[in-house]
Amino acid sequence: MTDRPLIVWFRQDLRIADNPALHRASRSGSRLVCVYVHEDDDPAHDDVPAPRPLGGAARWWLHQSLLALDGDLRAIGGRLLLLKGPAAREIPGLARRIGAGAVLVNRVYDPEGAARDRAIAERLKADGIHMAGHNALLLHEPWTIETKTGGPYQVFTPFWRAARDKGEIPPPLAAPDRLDLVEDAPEGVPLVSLNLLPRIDWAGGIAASWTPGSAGARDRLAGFLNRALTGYKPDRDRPAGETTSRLSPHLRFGEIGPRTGWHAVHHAIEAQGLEGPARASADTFLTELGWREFSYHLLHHFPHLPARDLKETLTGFPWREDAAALDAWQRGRTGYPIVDAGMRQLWHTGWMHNRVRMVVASFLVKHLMIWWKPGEAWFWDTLVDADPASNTASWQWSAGTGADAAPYFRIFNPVLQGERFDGDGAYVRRWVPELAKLPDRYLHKPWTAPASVLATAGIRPGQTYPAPIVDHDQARERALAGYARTRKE
DNA sequence: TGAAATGTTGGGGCG
DNA sequence: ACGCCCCAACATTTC
Repeated sequence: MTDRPLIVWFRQDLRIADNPALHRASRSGSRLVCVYVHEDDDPAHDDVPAPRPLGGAARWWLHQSLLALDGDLRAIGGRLLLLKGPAAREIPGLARRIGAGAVLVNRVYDPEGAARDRAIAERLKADGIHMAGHNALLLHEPWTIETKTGGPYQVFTPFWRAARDKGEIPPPLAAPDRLDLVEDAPEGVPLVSLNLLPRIDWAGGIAASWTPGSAGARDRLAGFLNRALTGYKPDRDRPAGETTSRLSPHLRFGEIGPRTGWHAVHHAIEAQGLEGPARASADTFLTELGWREFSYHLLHHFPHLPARDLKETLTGFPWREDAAALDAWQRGRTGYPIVDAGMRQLWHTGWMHNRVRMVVASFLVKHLMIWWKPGEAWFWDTLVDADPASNTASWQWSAGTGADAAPYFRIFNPVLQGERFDGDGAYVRRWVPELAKLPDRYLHKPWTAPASVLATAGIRPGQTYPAPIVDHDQARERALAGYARTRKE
């Protein structure tokens, strides 16, 4: 019970339920201010680093998510104060202005964000203000899991086994019933002034695909548990239809936490008595949460992960700079239907099915021999779930430089991947409609279709749909040759 | 959380 | 009946 007010500073935890910082503040008996600081447009400040600025699709999402959080807070007597500028200036400034006794946060784990938080904690401390950190984003914080020799894990399976051996995951915290706000808190800035929405409205397809905010996140989780959980293990690789949870952007912004998913899945296992393949499917879904944890583990212990190759196995590899090829990949005009479908789904909805992410990443890095960094940057700009840990860890995994990575010589054949996981062509027909009338047997390799079949389907190769920009067999040989040369040197 | 090349096996056609 | 070959099916190795 202190009479000095508290600041709850929201970052990657845009929710009121299972939010330890908010929970603690609401139970303190003190008045509080809930604040979000938008610092993307004023990065580093006084040598204090700032997290990587969000990409376009994520900015759109953030706008909607802040709106939703403000609504959720208002329903319990609160509101969200928005500030604009470097957090290293804004948070200490706010604390002084309201005479705060403490700042409560849920921790972030990207190196810049963590360094920023340490610097701000120091400044606050000089003013006699404590900054208290909690965990809202992860099942296990990165420093709590280590190998027998005390180091970080670099292979997923033992990492996940160790994580599961850590014991029970605490149940999610309830949302506060009621908040007592500081009465004379500053007004802050209006949401629109953050300029998060695009000037040209390209976000219609994204808006039609998603409901940002905690309520939308809970609906996604419930729908997934009801419809897709028990068949998840085999079905998750099929990109057509709702075979996955699609929770990634909600998790990325903390609209829902992994503890909630973890306990909901375990509840389903118990309540429905899942066993056999259904139980295996539930475990496979939990393993996907594990990969997210593993990514954060890697980012924390290897802070250069976003900047350079984790493993140096490909140092000296003859990467190509091919602006035309990169452009064809980004626009979904490579001539390989499963690749183009994925890239267009990404552009249109801000999201891509994970199986297809692996295929398009392999295609960029191996068929086109373009380094993973431009691919990662494109995903960062276009994905609503672009995550500082998962995005870089997954790109490095695909490229063969990451932890526990797919070896470089593991080259996806985009035709076989399409045929195996989109056999009826529902996914390709949805996102590459100019191929819709092609029979299944040619859909993933239109260049093999007889002229009469193409004509009937209304396809003019090179005009209505591009010819393949590289030949699979040749591209494969080229990549393997480059790899062999790298290894020899 | 690959694909392709290479190796092995065994059934069946056939002389 | 037997050996030979072909080749599908599966397994292993290699990239």
